[in-house]
Amino acid sequence: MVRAPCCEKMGLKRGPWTAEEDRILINHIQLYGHGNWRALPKQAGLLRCGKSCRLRWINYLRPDIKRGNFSREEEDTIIKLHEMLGNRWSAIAARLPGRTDNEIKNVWHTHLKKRLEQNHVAPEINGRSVDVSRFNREVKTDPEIVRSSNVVAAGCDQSKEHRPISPQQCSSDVSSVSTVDTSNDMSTKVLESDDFLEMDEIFWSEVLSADNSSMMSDYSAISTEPLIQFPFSPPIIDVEQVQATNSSMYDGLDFWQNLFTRAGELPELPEI
DNA sequence: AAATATTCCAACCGCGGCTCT
DNA sequence: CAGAGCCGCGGTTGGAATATT
Repeated sequence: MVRAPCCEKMGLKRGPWTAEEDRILINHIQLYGHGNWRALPKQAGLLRCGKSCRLRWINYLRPDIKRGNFSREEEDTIIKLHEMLGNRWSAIAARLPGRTDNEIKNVWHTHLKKRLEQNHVAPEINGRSVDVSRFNREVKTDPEIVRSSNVVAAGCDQSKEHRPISPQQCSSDVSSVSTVDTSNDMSTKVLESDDFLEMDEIFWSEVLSADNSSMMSDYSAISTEPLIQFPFSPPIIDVEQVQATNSSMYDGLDFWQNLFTRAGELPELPEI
């Protein structure tokens, strides 16, 4: 079989997405769903290949994506699952609601693999162990955390000037090192590590369906499978806001609740 | 302050598998 | 049943941001 190239190089755009492209994609999927990725760009009027649209939606624009840094619990879950599943990132992502396989893959390669390789002794904040690299990047730059935490970590020089932090760091929660109790936060719920070895696929499917149902009840207006369907007129998406990943509004439910409670007029879209 | 190195992550690529005809 | 087309996955990369010298 002769495989057609994923993207015809001629005329199709590559590289970073613009706010306008995001807006078009979001509006199109809100209205028509994403039944056929290959046909979607043409229908939506995007000069992108279907694959690129799918990736952008799944990894960035999807409403149920959880933004921000991974919590310590999530990282531990990834490590455990990786022991069990290997590089099956999508399978691992399925166990971590709101996280994408790409994101998990990235965090594995950038943090977790190194952590395991080094097998270093982690410093502690308020009795919780903290990854050194993340500690240096995040905690040391946050005056509030440094001030409010009982820092016992080696290498934390509080006298050092706080560095400006990146937009990503600005947008990130610091749950892996914060002193805030997140035990009641459903969005950060992960399973106890001791349970993992005994779990089979049936177990997981049951657990996940329960998790997903609770999670999706928060997004009661949104049904993601098999097509995105909205029982109301979707508002215009403020893509500038969506793209402003350094805005705390974008982190999780609050952003989308705010977004979908706004009234708006839909832009004209090409006929399908 | 400038140059260089390192980190991080969004996006791309190619393959395998599934579904449809 | 076989071929064609599409989707999803995992590996890889480019370049911006940040850290170090």
